[in-house]
Amino acid sequence: MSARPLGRRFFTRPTLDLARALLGSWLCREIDGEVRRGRIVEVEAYTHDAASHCREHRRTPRNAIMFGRAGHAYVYFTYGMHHCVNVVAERDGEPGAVLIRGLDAIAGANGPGRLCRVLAIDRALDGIDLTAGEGLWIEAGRHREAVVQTTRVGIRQAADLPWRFYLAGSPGVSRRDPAAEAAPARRVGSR
DNA sequence: CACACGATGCGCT
DNA sequence: GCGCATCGTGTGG
Repeated sequence: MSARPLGRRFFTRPTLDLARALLGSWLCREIDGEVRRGRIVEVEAYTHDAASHCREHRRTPRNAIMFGRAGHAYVYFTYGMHHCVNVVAERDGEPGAVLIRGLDAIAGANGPGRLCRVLAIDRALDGIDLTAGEGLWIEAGRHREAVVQTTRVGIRQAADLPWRFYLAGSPGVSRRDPAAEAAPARRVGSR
């Protein structure tokens, strides 16, 4: 069982593919020499769709990291009090990132804001290279659970796109969708 | 410079 | 289910 950070090749792929691939892997955070590992059980994909910070390919100082190389962290601040952490996907120049929404194996890490609070993730980590193993990284992991595919949470635009994925039965999932759990996950194009 | 509004979470009804 | 805290960011004047 490798305990090394996943490398660039893992992250450099279409956003929806990376979203699925991240399920079951481990989000790792080192604070004062102590490493905490949360199993990723819920994610959402954002590219240049209407709900994304990169809608219409619009590039701003805040979202620039989403246009950069895959395998970096995009951390943003919202509602005046919450941080959310994303993993950048796609080839350099193409915007895309996966929002981490829930972790197993760490108490209170269900929900994107809550997991950032529990792991002390804030904008100081925005833009860091997740392949470098410096404070925040991701390790490989597998899962046997069924993958549930459904719509994203808390958005108004493009609310119909089924770009949220989670592992059935995981306690770290922030919000379940019983209807989606009754159907097998579909395959959806990445652009 | 002013202003509207969130990829949320929590407490109360 | 609903209201609201609280402020960085984007947009328009």
